[in-house]
Amino acid sequence: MNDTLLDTLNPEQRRAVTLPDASALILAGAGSGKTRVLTTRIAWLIQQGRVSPLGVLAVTFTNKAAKEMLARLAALLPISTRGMWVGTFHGLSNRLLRTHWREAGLPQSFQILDHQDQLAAVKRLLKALNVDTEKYEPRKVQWFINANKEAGLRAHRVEAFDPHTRRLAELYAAYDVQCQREGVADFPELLLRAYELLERNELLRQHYQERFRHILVDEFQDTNALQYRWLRLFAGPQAALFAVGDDDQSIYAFRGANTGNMAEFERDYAQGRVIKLERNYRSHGHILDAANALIARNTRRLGKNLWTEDGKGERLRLFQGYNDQEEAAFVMDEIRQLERAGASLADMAVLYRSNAQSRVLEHALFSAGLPYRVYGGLRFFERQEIKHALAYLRMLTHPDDDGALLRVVNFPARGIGARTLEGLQERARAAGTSLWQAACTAPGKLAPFVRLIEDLKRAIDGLPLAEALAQVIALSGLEAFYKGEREGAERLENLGELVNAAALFEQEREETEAEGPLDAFLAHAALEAGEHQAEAGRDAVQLMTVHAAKGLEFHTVFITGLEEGLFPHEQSFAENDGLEEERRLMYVALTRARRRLYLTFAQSRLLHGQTRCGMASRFLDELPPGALLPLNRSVPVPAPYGAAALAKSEAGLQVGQSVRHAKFGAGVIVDFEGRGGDARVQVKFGQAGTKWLVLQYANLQH
DNA sequence: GCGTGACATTTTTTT
DNA sequence: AATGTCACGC
Repeated sequence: MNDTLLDTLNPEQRRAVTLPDASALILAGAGSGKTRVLTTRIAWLIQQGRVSPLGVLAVTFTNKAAKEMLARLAALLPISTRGMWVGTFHGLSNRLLRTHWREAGLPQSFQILDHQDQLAAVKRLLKALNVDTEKYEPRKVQWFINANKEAGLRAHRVEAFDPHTRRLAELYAAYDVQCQREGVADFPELLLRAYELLERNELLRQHYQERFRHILVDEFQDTNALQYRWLRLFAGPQAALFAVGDDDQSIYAFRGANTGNMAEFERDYAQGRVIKLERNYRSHGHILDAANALIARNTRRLGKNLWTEDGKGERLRLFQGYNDQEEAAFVMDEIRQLERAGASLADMAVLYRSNAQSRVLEHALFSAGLPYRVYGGLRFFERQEIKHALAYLRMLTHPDDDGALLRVVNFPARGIGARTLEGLQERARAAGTSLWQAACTAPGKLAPFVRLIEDLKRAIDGLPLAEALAQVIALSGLEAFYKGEREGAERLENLGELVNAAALFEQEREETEAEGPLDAFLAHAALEAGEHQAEAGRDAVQLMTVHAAKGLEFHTVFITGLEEGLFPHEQSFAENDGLEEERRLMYVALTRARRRLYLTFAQSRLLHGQTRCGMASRFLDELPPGALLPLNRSVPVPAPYGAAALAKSEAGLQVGQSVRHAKFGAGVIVDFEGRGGDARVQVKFGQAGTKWLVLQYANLQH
C-alpha cells in the first residue's frame, strides 16, 4: 500500500510528500501535480501513523477544491473522511464559530452576509446615519471595511490621518455595531472572528493547536494578510504547515492576496524546506517555452522554469482580425474544423480578459449552432427568488435579522411602503430593538406580515428541511407571485431546484454538526455559490475569463482580445505592479493549454458602444518568435496597428508614456481613440485625476 | 406604493 | 450595448 501511494510520483513530488513533520513550502508550477501532492501528503501522513485523520487541517479557497481533495482522499485511504477538517477558510471558520458561538460573542443562529447582503447592510447604515452617499459611496465603504478586516484591523486600529479616512473608520465601527446587533457576520468577519476567538481564548487555542499537528494549504499565493495570520495561529508553535502555491499564478492581488506571504513563510517557517515542482505533465514544449519566456520578464519572482519530457508539439497559432467580429468568426471556424476532425467541444476553451468580450464570441458560436457554455455570471444562490426564499427562512430561525426582514417584508407586495418602514425603523431605533421586535409590539399595517411569519413558524415546525422550505415558498406567496409573472417560470423552476438542494443537503449532512438543519442550510447557501446550472456536462465549448480558467486545462485554448488596453487591461497601467499581475494572468492563460494554443487579437473592437482601435498586446512581443506560427500573411506582430496607431505615431505618443500638460501637470497616457483631428488621449494626472483630452488642443509636452 | 425614464458606469472574483 | 441606480410623477 505504501508503495502504491508513492509509486507514480516523480522524485520531487515524492520528496514533498514524504517530508518530515515540519513546515515546508512547495512551489508548484502550473500542471505539476500540485493537488496530487497535497492529497497524497495527507494520505501518506495518516497511513504512516504520523497523524490521525482528525489531526489534519487542510485549507483551500474554493469549495470545489475542498470537495475534490476529500474525494481523492477517500479514494486513497480506507477511512471515512467525515469529521475531517478539510474546507475553505470561510467554511472552517464558520464551523469553529458555530461550535463556539457563545465564546465568540455571536448568537447561536447567526447569519452570514454574502457580498450583496453586505452592500445592502452598508446602504442601510449610511441611510440611518444620514451620510452623504456621494462622498461616501456604499461600494467604497464596503470595500474599505473588507480591506481592513482582511488586513486583520478592527475599526479602532485603522490608521486614519485625514478626515475622510477617519470618517470611514467611524462608519466601519458603526457597521460592526449594526452587524453585532443584528447577529450577522460578513465573509471577512468569519475569518477575523475565528482568529480573534482563538487569539483571546487560551483554552480553545491550546485545544486546537494540540489537535492539528499538520496544516496544509492550497493556492498559498492567494492568501491575504488575515488568512496568513489565521494559519499561523492555528499552527501555533508546533504544527507543521505545508504550503503549496505558485507565485507566478498569483492573480488576485486586486482583492487583497499578498504574494509576500510566500517569501515571509519561507523565511519564518520553511527555511531549507522549499521544494520546486517544475516538471509539467500538461502541455507540450512550445507552450511551456512561451509561458517561461513571458513570465521571466517579471521581477520579484521566486523563480521556476517548467519543463516537460513531451515533445515541442505545435507552435502557438497567431491570428490578427480586422475587428472583433472577424476574430470571433475565426475562432468559430477553427472550432468547427477541430470538431469535424473529431475533437471534443468540451475540451476547447475560449478565454478573454473581461466578461464584456464574451458577447461577440457567444453570438458567433450561437449563429454557428455550436453548443457553448459561459462560466461566471449570476450564481444559483444569488438569484433574487432564491434570496427571497432564504430570507423568509432566515426570519424563521433568526427574526432579528433586519436585512432579511427588509428583503421580504413587502415581497410579494403587501402594501408596506417606505413610509411604514420609516416608522418601523424609527420605533426600533427608539426602543433599541430589532425591526421584527418593533413590528411585533406595534403591528399596525405590519400585522399581516407578523401573522404570516408566525404562521410559517407553526407550519414548518417538525417538518424536514426540504418540506419546510416548500411550505415557506408556498405560504409566503412567492410561489403565487411567480406563477403570475410572465417570466416567472424559470424562477419557479429555480425555487424547485432549491427544495431539491435542501433535500440533498439534509441527506449528506453530517449529524455531528452543532447547529440545527435550518441554520446549517442557510450557512451552506451563503458559503457555497452553487456551481452547476443546466448546460453542465454537455459537450460544449467553454467560454470564460482567464481568472475563471485558473486550475483548469483544455486540449485547445483560444486566448482572445490580445490588445494593449484590454490584455493587459488599461486599468492595470496605473496600479502598482499592475502590469506584472497582468503578465501572471497571461501566464495562467497560456498554461491552460495541453496541445494547441491560439492567440488572437483585433485591430478594432466595439467596446462600451464605441469602436476602439488597439494595437497588439505587448505580451505577444514577449513570446519567443520560434514558438509562434503566424496565420496571417503579413505578420508584423510587434508593430502597432490601425488608425489609432497612426494617430499616435503622428503625434509621437503612446500608451504608458509620460506627458506634461500646462494646467494639469505631469501624467501618463493610459488610452487613446480616434484619428487625425479627432484623436483623443486619456491621461492619468497625479493631481487632476484621469481626463480625456483632444490631442489637437491639449498641447502635451513629452 | 409603484412604475417609468433619465442617468451614469462599466477588470478580474471567491467566500 | 447593457445594466443598474435614482428621482420623479401618478
